[in-house]
Formats: sequence, structure tokens, C-alpha cells
Amino acid sequence: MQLTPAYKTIFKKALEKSSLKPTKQREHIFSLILNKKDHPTADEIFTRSRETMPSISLATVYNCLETLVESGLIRQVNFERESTRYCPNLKPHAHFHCKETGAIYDVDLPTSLFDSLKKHLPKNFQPEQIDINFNGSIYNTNNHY
Amino acid sequence: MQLTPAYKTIFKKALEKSSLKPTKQREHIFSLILNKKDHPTADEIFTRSRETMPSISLATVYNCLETLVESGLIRQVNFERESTRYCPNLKPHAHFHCKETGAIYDVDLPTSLFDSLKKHLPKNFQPEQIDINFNGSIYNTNNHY
DNA sequence: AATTAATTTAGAATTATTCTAATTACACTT
DNA sequence: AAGTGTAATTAGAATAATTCTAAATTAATT
Repeated sequence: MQLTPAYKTIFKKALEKSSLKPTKQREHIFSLILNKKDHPTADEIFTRSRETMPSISLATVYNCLETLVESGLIRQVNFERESTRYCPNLKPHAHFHCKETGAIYDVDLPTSLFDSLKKHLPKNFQPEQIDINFNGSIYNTNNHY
Repeated sequence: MQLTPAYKTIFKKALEKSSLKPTKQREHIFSLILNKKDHPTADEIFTRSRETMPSISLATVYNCLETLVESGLIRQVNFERESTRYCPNLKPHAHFHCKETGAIYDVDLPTSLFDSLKKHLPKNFQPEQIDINFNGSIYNTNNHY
């Protein structure tokens, strides 16, 4: 569970910009999220963290996730009121939530689509973030009845 | 807190379609949500309900909201992991969440926009619902510096 | 080495929601 | 009208994700 040198630089820069320290724990959690591109919950991250850093606490996981989000290194994803999930994909994209399996998929979207969304806001509304969530099921193309 | 005859019919039809009963409590809660078009939480609805139906319980409010959502009479709105809010607007629309005041605004969107969103999904992804949430602030046009 | 500030930690506290089991309401039969 | 059965309501307990608190640790700075 190691950051590439390139990501290590990004990581340090992003934290220092908000005058936060690039600690072992923060780096560890960041690398976990980067290296397994599912959308884990804090608790899943906690469990995975302990495999290689057995002393880490759940509170620290929550703290680290918060600082990583603040510094723009990862994104939060929420479906209904399920546990918050975390996503390292910083490109403009939406999420698809499969109601059968619970799996979450990234759906890349062109910036133009976000732009046309913004056009429908009243002029004095200033969006900072736009969350687009699909909820549905995935048709299994292997099943032929 | 009364439903118009037109809404009363809609209400009964929608519940009966799912073989649910149009009870006093369900009607009361539905009319509350319809008549005050903000986006109240279950707890706010509970408080408002008790003003005119003092015997209603919080569990009932949760139960009724669930059945109303199931029967398609109202929609749930979630921002981050805040309390779920409820919305009687069934037209295709998005929500804008003001991070300063916490207020939620409906943002009407053309169906075409939802259609172009869907076009970016893999062919075997079948969305049932699309949630679009803006997060940001509202520029006060009365303040001239 | 001492001081300070930030971070981590364990466990308690919080809070929205769901669950449980008992009661009530209502439609349908006798 | 009384009895039966099913669904809905109710109060309060339970759950679960997250936040808070206060103490301990770490790292940077004098």
C-alpha cells in the first residue's frame, strides 16, 4: 500500500495548501482508496487499514477522510442515508447505484452536461458541487431466457 | 389542513393501487406536505402533525412517509447524510441546497436533460430514479458594496 | 531538551431511523 | 350487533453511523 512518487507529491501539496500535515495515517488511507477503486465506507476503510496499520482507530479514519475531502483529494458519495462512501475519481462524473447488489459505478459525463445543468439555476444561485446519482438495476446480458 | 377533492382522489387511487389503506394519518401527513411546500424532515412533519393531530406518534410519521413514497405521492430528498426530507413536487426537477441557510429549492429541469444524462449509461444499466443535487450558496442581490 | 500545536486514540455521546410487541381500527362474516 | 382477521398505529427500545471529548502521542520549533 504505497503511493507512487507522483501521487505523493499531489498528496503533500494538497494538504499543505490547507496547512494540514501529511501524516502516516492520512497517507495510508489515501493510498487505500486510490488503489482499490471501489467506493468503500469509513468502516470498510477502517477494516482494510488495520490489516497493514493495526493501531489505527476508527476516529482517525473519520478524521483522515474528512481532511482528505477538505483538501480535495477524494470525494464523498451518498446514497439515500446509507453510510457515506469515498471516491478517488476527481473527473466530472455521476454515480450509478445498483439496488440489487448495492455496488456503485462511476459514470463519466462531459463537462458540457454539467454546464447545461447550471444554466437552469436562477442567476444568483452559485453551485459549488453537483451530485448526480442514478438508482436502478443492471440488466444481466448473460441471462437468456 | 384539508386535501382538495382532486387530491383526495389521487391520494386514494395511489394507495389502493399498492393495496394500502387511505387512513386519517396518511392523509393528514400528505396534506401537510402538500400545503407547505418547503422540504420538511420527518421530525418537522411530526411536530406540525401534532398541532392538529396530537395523538400521532413519530413511528407513524415514519411509516406514513414510507407508504407515501412507495405509492409515488411524494419524493425523498437527501443531502449528504442529513435527515431525509420530503417533497411533493413530482415534476422532473433537481434540488439546490444552500449551505449557508440549509434551505432547499426545487430547480425545474427539462426532461431532455434527464434523457441526455441517461445516454451516458452503459446499455445494460437501467435507472429507476435520477437525483440531481446542487450544493452551494445564494448570492444576495440586495447587497451592493 | 523544553514548549507548543496538531494529530491520533479510545470510548462515550448523539441522532436519525428502524424494530418490536402490544393495542387499536376497520372491513367482512356470521 | 357481535366476532374474526388483517392492517395500521403506537410507545418505547434498539441500532448504527457519525461526532464529540479528553487524554496521550507525535512532530516541529525554540
